[in-house]
Amino acid sequence: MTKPIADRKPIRETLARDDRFDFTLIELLFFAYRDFTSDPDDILSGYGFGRAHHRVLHFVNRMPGLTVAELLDVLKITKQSLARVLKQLIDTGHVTQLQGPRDRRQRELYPTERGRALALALAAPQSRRIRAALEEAGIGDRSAIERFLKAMVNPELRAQIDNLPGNDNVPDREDLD
Amino acid sequence: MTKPIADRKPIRETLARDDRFDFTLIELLFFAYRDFTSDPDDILSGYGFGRAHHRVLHFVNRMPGLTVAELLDVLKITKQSLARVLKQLIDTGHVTQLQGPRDRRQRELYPTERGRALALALAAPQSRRIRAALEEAGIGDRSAIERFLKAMVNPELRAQIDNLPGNDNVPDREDLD
DNA sequence: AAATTAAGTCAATATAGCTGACATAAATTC
DNA sequence: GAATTTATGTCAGCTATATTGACTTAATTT
Repeated sequence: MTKPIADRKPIRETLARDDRFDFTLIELLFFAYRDFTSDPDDILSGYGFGRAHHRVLHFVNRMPGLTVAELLDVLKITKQSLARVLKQLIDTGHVTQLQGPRDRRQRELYPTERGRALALALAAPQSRRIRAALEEAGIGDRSAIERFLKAMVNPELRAQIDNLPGNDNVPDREDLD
Repeated sequence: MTKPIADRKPIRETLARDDRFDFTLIELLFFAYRDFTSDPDDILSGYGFGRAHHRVLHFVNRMPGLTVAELLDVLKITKQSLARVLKQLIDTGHVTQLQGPRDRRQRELYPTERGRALALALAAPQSRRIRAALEEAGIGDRSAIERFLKAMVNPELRAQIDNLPGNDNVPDREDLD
């Protein structure tokens, strides 16, 4: 027996203004992120790559020599999900693997010349969009945007962000007091 | 013949600091959006729903009575992609369809009591996260965040955002001059 | 009456993720 | 030195979300 559906009466009222709900920022984050990712998506489709390739390529370029396990930890995906994408990037000569010097079980991941070039080509339109947005919005203090976005991240993951090159200059709020 | 791979030499240097590239904000947007969506994702999986259901449910609640075509235009997906998700939401009594009063070909979409409740349950943790982030980051002027995010959206889509209830109070920069 | 439009449906395909199981080699522990 | 653990890789199968293209039905517009 299928569960009977309680009540199909349509609600005609929009969501009431309510301090508990921030629909404005919820929607702005959705629209902003969608368009933000559309720039690289268009470039990637020309290579037969998708957003997953972009993320791998980005972090391999930002943290050259990181191991497979470290990459999985940053991306929060499974080994099997990474496998296909990483294999394609290696086969197309965008990423190279080197045996770990200390621990020979590890595979250190490095970008090649080609991988570096593609990573920059993908970052360029995103950076242009960000720069234009900061200007258009008349943002004087860009650190406010950085602090807000960082505070949106789960606290236990914020250390990871700090460890990326050039990012340890964005202290959390409590560090300021 | 497979194309020879130019050069597999590993690049060991991280990306140099460069004014043309804004890696900090690119990464913050990635991490912030990922965690921002993880809250509703956890709730949705209990219903057998995914992020696609969330988006439909959200906009049906924000714009009760919108037509299928209008919804497709907001989400920028195809009719076929919407079909499965919308059918599930209707079958589970979260959304109802009414024949359009003017044009009887149209189907106006409304949330039910149940659909309204779920939409609010999904918006709650996201709103809490946003509120906490604004506070932690010490954002005095939240309109700066709103202006930045809005300026990240493709210009031709910004009108859509303004048409959502309660959102026409975030003027673009040029409207201020 | 003919053409267009709104919505729905069928089929096939692609991408990106998942779980579970298992293999190999290297490092660590007993 | 043997046993265990760890890092990586791989196989098979599954799910969710999206795509394109083709077609139907009903209602509206020309």
